[in-house]
Amino acid sequence: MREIIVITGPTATGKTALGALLAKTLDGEVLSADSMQIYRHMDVGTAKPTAAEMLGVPHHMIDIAEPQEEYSVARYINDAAMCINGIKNRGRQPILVGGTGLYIDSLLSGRRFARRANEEQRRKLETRYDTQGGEAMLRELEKFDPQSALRLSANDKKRIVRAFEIYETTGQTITQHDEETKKLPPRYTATKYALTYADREVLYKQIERRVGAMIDSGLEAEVKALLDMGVSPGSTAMQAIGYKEMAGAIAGEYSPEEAKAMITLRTRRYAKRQLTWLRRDDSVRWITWDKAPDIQRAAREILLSR
RNA sequence: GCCUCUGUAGCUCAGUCGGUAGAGCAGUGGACUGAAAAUCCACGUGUCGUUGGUUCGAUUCCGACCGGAGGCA
Repeated sequence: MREIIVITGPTATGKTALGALLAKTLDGEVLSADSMQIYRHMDVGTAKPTAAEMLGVPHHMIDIAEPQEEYSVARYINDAAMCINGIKNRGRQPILVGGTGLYIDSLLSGRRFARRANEEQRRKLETRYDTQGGEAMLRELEKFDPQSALRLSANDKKRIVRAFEIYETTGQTITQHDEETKKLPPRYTATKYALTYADREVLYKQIERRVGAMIDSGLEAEVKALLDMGVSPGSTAMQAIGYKEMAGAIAGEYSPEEAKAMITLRTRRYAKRQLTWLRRDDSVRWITWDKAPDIQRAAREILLSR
């Protein structure tokens, strides 16, 4: 069995270019691990690789859902697993490239996700949270799943609702569910490489530059088009950084300059969260840039280390 | 040149009737099991512009100086 090469790291570190180059040299195919590049019609804001950037190698898991759809981790691991099968059957090297840590880890680990409740059931739980408040729901949660109740903050609506949802639909607590899935054997063996800059300031400079470039390449028009297509501001796709802020500017809630500042700020924080996610993973091999990404050098290093 | 205001955390500012100070934003660390580019948690020492003076004690009062804003000429 061929092991998977993973290229990850925070935004604006050169993952796309490195992934494509490696795939080209190793006769491989790229499998994207990006929760927003999944959606069609969202190109400039997600920094989706262009045809030129793909270097002629096949890229999967990009443009596979409409922005009106609600994509999710669970769907990702199913879809991605099928892709990997295909790549392996063709005798080629799978290269997983992207910054969505949850997607990568879930895919590799073999983790399964408890079924989701139907729309109505979930809405009921959300309403309950809004009316009763988090504290009351935590006290309720404590009765059947004290561990989760202890772990969660009363403000964490999403996770509290999900804890109830799992219990109501499966009869199992989320704690039990997590314990069980932790025991599952990994689905694939992989080597993870994470790209980053030695200096946080340099990362932030790159982010600033990238946001500017996105706006210059027509981010506003792209967001307008999505809105015209009927993509609701509340949809998952519209939660993407760059999109929600631009939508607010288009709605006249603030100026385009303010939107740009918000996008930069939120991207910085996102990159920080990505680093936090990766740091706790002892298995990642870090590739560090001093000033700008050196894709050739990184590719050489990776190839030599195999 | 004179007068008034002003100089406190990276930024905007509050405050101390004299006992060495605190908010917002920014930033940092962490969590993360079907929205994850999402969601949530935690973290505030800084020559209180510089320098003299008064005082047991000054960031706080007084003087000078330096920087900023405005006004009068």
